[in-house]
Amino acid sequence: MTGAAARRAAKPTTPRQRSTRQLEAIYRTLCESRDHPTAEQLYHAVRACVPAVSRGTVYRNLAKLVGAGRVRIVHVHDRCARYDARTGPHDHFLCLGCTMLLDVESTDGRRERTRTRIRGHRVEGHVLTYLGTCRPCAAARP
Amino acid sequence: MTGAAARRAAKPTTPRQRSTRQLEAIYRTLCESRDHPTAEQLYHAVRACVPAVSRGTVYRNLAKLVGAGRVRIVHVHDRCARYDARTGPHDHFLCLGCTMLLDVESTDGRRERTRTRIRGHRVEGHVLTYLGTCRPCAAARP
DNA sequence: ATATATGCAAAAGTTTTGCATCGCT
DNA sequence: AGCGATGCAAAACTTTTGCATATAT
Repeated sequence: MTGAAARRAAKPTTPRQRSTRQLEAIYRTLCESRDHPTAEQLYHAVRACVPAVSRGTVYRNLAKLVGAGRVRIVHVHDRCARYDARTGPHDHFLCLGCTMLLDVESTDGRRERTRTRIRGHRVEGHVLTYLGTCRPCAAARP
Repeated sequence: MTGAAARRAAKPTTPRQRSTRQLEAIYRTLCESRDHPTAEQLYHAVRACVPAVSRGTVYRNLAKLVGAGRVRIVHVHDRCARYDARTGPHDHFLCLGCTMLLDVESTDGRRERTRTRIRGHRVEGHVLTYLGTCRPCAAARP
């Protein structure tokens, strides 16, 4: 088989994803942020680098990044989704006062061996979020 | 102190909550449902008993019930909140294929003694949701 | 009697989408 | 060149809110 034939045969049905300025700016901005921004916050932050970016593009690219496993969504007791570029296994702490969201290491080694089956349904993962009051909020309202 | 004076002094700042046909219908409907309905689903279900009920009333009463601890919200990888009238401690299983949501007993006794402090922030509770594929969805897409 | 709850409809906020154009590959 | 991505704006959805009226206590 020639090199050209191999190349042709190798990627026949590959739905290729393009790398664009916008996609990389969104991903980079998310990587650099510590506070699990919402799509709206990310939209504003990205405008610093790519002033003409649109909300639609931010949402579309976030969906792509999530689909590719490069980004994960954190759903909290809030109206909007928040994003996290740390894809390794970890949990979260959410302050119910100010919605601050913190990454938390899974301290319990047991957490690793999560159940693989629940009443016959296949378990593929889990999300664990601690809820509470952060120090500043506790100080403000004792 | 007279009886009347005592009564007046006894509940000076009590913000009393009234029991209405709508509130009870919403709560009863939620108690009877096994599938963690959304506000919209509840709205339609309640209309069977109280045909003139409005969405606003459903949302307002759900908020009251949550505030009173009679109902809890489950936030999943979905756009809308889902409600649960089982307030005892338990976890959930969410099917990523069809969004079916299942109550799951907390099997691990250790889960009870949840951490009380994370990096100085007070922890008051936690939510744990298993993610996976339910049997029907797994059968449909192997 | 009066404060609270309701119904209606409009508003607010988040996310999705249609379409013409742009820009990777 | 061709297909995927973008920007814009409108639409779709979920949830909240203002106000006049109804209702529980």
